[in-house]
Amino acid sequence: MIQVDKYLSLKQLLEWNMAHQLGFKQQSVKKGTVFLKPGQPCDYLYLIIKGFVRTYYYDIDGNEMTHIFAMKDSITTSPFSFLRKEENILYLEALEDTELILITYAQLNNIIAKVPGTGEAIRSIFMEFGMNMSRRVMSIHTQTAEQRYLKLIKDYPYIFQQAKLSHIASYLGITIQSLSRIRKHI
Amino acid sequence: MIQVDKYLSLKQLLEWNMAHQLGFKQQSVKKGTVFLKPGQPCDYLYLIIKGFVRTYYYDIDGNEMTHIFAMKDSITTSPFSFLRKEENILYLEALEDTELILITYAQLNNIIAKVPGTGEAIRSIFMEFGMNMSRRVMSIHTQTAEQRYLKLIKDYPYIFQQAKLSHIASYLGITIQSLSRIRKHI
DNA sequence: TTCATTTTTTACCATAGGTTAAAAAAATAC
DNA sequence: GTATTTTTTTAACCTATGGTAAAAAATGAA
Repeated sequence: MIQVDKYLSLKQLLEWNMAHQLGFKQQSVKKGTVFLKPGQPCDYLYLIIKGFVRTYYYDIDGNEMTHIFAMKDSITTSPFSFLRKEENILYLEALEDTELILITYAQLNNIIAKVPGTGEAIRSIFMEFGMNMSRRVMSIHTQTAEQRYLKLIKDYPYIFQQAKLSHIASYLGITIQSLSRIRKHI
Repeated sequence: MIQVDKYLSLKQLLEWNMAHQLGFKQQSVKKGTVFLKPGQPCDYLYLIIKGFVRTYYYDIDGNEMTHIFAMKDSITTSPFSFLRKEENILYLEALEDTELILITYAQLNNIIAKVPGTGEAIRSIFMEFGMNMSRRVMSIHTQTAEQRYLKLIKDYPYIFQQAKLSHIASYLGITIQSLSRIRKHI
């Protein structure tokens, strides 16, 4: 979960959007809607001003795997597609009614060029993403599924209000049956 | 493995260092030397101009866990410490005689301010880190240890010339016994 | 070379988590 | 409210990987 507000005031960002005519688009997405699919290039960095978004993909055996959860005041995107123009493999799905601000790569560079200090903030946001993923690799390698489950509840109880257990299981890298077993055991 | 040359010419970087008096330090590290330890803050982004570096840490049970390998023309650092000034928990160890260029956070910002275009290159390098880690989470969740082992040999045969099997096992998130079993099976 | 140390392999049993299948519970539609 | 569909739980069995211990192989020192 990459909290944008830590590095960049959302309010500020919207003001710059007006002042510098950066032209960010906005999008409302109903609960349950998949607003990005594999095949479609991901042209935007999505800023979630309201709602909750799940990123998932299908593995080689056809299992749906949850990769990332992102909530209000966070950003989300399909990094491989948005940043590297690689073929998009991710689904982005709103798990509740969601309001998004859409920022293109050009607009991102534009704001960095025009507004001093934003370059470092954007860099910070991307670094945060890397560090989150890095921590996740560490936790998979050093903790049991049960420990990771307990930490997820503790750190992000909100996820449990919105996501299905099948989403959480695949996020943790286990089956729903295993998750059910863990929950029973607690 | 974050190939710097993809985004930023190493030669260029050293020329700018001279031209703009950025004052990058250099360091030679003998094979087997740990040049950063937990407790010591990580003040540098390390640019590996020659050699091979392993990043590791100890888990709660005292197991040594390899987190990252980095080779010639790559960067490495302790991200939590270098970028966020959090307590450093990582060891950086040279697995062969290694030559490093040391870049402080201030120097990084300095070069971004002075040399047009470097801001985006640095951003790209950090993004690459996040995407590598993101791919790693996916591969852990969708592939068996054997598949990940085979992919590692295929993509980075060089690692197998320098690292011990215990390093590779903990990088893959398995025990040396399991790795041995997998190797026997192939 | 020989001895000592480190690394890797092997073997045996234990266990977390996967697989398949079915039942129970919850959510949604009619 | 009842019926239908989706989600979650339960259960029995299976498999990959972990833990412990010891042997074998490789490396390094004298």
